[in-house]
Amino acid sequence: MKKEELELIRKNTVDFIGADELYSRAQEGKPLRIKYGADPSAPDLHLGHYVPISKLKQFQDMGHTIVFIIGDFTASIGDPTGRSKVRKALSHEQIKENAKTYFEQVGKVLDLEKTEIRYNSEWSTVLSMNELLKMMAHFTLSQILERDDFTKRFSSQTPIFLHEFMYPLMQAYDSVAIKADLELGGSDQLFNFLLARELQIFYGQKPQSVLTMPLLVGTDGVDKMSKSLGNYVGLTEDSVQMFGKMMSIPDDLIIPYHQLVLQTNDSDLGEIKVNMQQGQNPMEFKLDLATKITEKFHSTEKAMIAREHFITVHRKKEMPDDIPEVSLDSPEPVKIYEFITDHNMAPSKSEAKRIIAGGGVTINGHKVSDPFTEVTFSKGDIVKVGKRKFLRIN
RNA sequence: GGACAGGUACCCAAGUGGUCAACGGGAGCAGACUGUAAAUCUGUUGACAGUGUCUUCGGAGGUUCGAAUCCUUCCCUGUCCA
Repeated sequence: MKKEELELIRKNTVDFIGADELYSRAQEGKPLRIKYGADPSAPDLHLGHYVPISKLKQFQDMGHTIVFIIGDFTASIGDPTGRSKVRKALSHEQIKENAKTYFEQVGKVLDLEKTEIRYNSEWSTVLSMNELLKMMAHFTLSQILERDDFTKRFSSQTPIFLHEFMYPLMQAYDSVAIKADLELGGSDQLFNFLLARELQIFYGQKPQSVLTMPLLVGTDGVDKMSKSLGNYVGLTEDSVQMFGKMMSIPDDLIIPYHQLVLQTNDSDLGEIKVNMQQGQNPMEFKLDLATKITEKFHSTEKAMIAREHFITVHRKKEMPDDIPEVSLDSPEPVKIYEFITDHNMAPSKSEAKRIIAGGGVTINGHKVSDPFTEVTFSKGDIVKVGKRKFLRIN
């Protein structure tokens, strides 16, 4: 490893503990073992996952070994990280299935041929009670409780179950089992990673170095990107959808997304900042960002189409070209609210009525505000529900 | 084992016999506006029915003309004592 490489690695990270040790260890010439733990409960990877995975890619390109750990054992416990509530445990079939989809997505970034994939049940299930107790004897309750999410839960008087205390320990033991030289992940994992260092020392290993990445804030601009909060942009998401979601981020997220997802270089980044400060419309930069991100995960063409679509529909408020079509069943008049629910443009009839009454439905551009209006559709009619749902009668 | 507090809609949280499909906030959805699906403001947010019916306040029973609210019992959580 060269000095420049170390600097490249350090870029856009939060913590890099044991950087010097890692550097000297790399000088021995053997590929480093880089640990990355994956939670198989969420097979939909999003841009937030992409941040650490792209860092892994850097290591892989330098010739180091990525050890990808599927936490099948720990998933059956439930990781309390960042959770205010207990996680549901998963069945084995679910985990298997999830892991499969997981790697289909990771494979787009990493070279899986060169990646070592391990399941932590391999060593965790055979761990004896004896051994476990020995490990437990090295940590105190307050050490574990120190962890931010436990502290929060504890002080807000929400339940913390005993098995949850074991989670950081099990995860730390993974590092021992695979003899990790470095562990990489989101900054919320720092505590677990540091615990692993102590455990490795206990087992007579050199402690792993720790590298944490910033957490990408989700499209709501408040919380970290997560599937359960619904503020995520999926890696495999449809290009139009992806583009649209990118446009919905608050303006001050433009820079972080550039840094973390596109890894835009400093001079370009500086230029964007300056231009925005000088009053250039952030919307232009967001369009650019959305285009580049869509391009990255799809293709240039698809990104351009998505961009056009967005501009026509949202900026010019015109019809998009590709409207879903439905054939006219009968020439009989139908009640508008029933029509909307029948064609899945509203989740329930009550909801359809609310949207109509609120002025959210138009037929050929004319607002229909009485839900009980009887409409006789003819070929070419266009029904619009809300901002994004269109239907053409054929 | 004992004492006490609590479990309400997607989340937080008010409500202690009728006026409760349930205050308020968040989130969602829609409208207006705009520079974008940003921000702000307004409306709306159980289901079905052309306006009344059904389901909902941890579960199951009960009292009552009537229950989220009272009683019994069970389940769950927190705090303190042991």
